[in-house]
Amino acid sequence: MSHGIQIGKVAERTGLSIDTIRFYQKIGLVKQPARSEGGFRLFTDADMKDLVFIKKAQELGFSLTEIKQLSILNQEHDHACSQVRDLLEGKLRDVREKAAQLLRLRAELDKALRKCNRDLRTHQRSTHGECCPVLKALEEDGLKPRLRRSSHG
Amino acid sequence: MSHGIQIGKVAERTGLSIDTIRFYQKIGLVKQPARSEGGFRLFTDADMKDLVFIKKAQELGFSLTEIKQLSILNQEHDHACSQVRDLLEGKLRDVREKAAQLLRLRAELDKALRKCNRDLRTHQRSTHGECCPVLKALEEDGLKPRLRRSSHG
DNA sequence: ATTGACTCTGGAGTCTACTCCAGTGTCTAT
DNA sequence: ATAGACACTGGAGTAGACTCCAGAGTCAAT
Repeated sequence: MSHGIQIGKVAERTGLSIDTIRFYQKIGLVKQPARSEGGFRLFTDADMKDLVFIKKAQELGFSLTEIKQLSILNQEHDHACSQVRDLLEGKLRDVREKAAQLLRLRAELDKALRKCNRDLRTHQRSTHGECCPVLKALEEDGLKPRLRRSSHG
Repeated sequence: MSHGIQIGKVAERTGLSIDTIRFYQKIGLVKQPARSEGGFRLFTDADMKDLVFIKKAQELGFSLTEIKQLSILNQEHDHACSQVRDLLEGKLRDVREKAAQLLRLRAELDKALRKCNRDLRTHQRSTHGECCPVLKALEEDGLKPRLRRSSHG
């Protein structure tokens, strides 16, 4: 048959799970794809591009609601009006802002990394565990709430 | 008293809610601040900086778990070892990747925006609603799942 | 001492974005 | 016709990140 790609392959190629793809369709984030006689979803390359777009936008910190806006704006339209333009401008401002923040963060991490390398060269410690408090802190079990026995009643 | 800033002011200045700030402390994302005699939290400027850092990192798509790592790596350390450096390098790679993606997205939005402006100049419609299908699509009620009556069994 | 604005705690509830499941159906090959 | 891999549905469950609440205490001013 294969007038289209089945959901399993799509999941494999996009890095999204099958459930996630179906979820995106259920909430209307991507359009319903074609179906086989028996009801199997059949995706096109364009459908896959949309899914990849969603994934990337998400990694950049956009919510699904925002992504819906982005992807609509990103499509080709026949008409445009000032409200659409305003929306686009708003998003663009967000994106610029984010890019600037990222560059700043990058610079800081860069600095930290260089310091780290300098320290390594001079101290010549390590290669095996047990070296610095930073690592221990990182290994402390994630973010579960720490319930302390109330020390204040 | 004011040997520190109370949580309400901190919330106001950082743009986080009071509950969110308490939540971050509960899960150990930021350290417990000083307290007044009566138990009120008293924040320093440094504490506020940490909170702002968290907020920004989050807007860039990092999870709280990742942010915890970032903020530890971002602190001053006396010691460093190769594992910390590796971790830093990994994060830095993430950040670079994100920045590149953002620039690409920006370019696309830029293009869309220019098209939009061109259309506006030539068509000279709009200023008031009712103009393009894009807007209508955007107004369709967000992302609630669309449950269709099953048309298949 | 009282008031009013603010803060405390633990715990329950909410929202987003999935993730898993059971029971059933499809597709391809044999 | 049967098997095995894959897909379908609706609905329940989960993780992360808050958000809200009740009942109680704090603090500064009067």
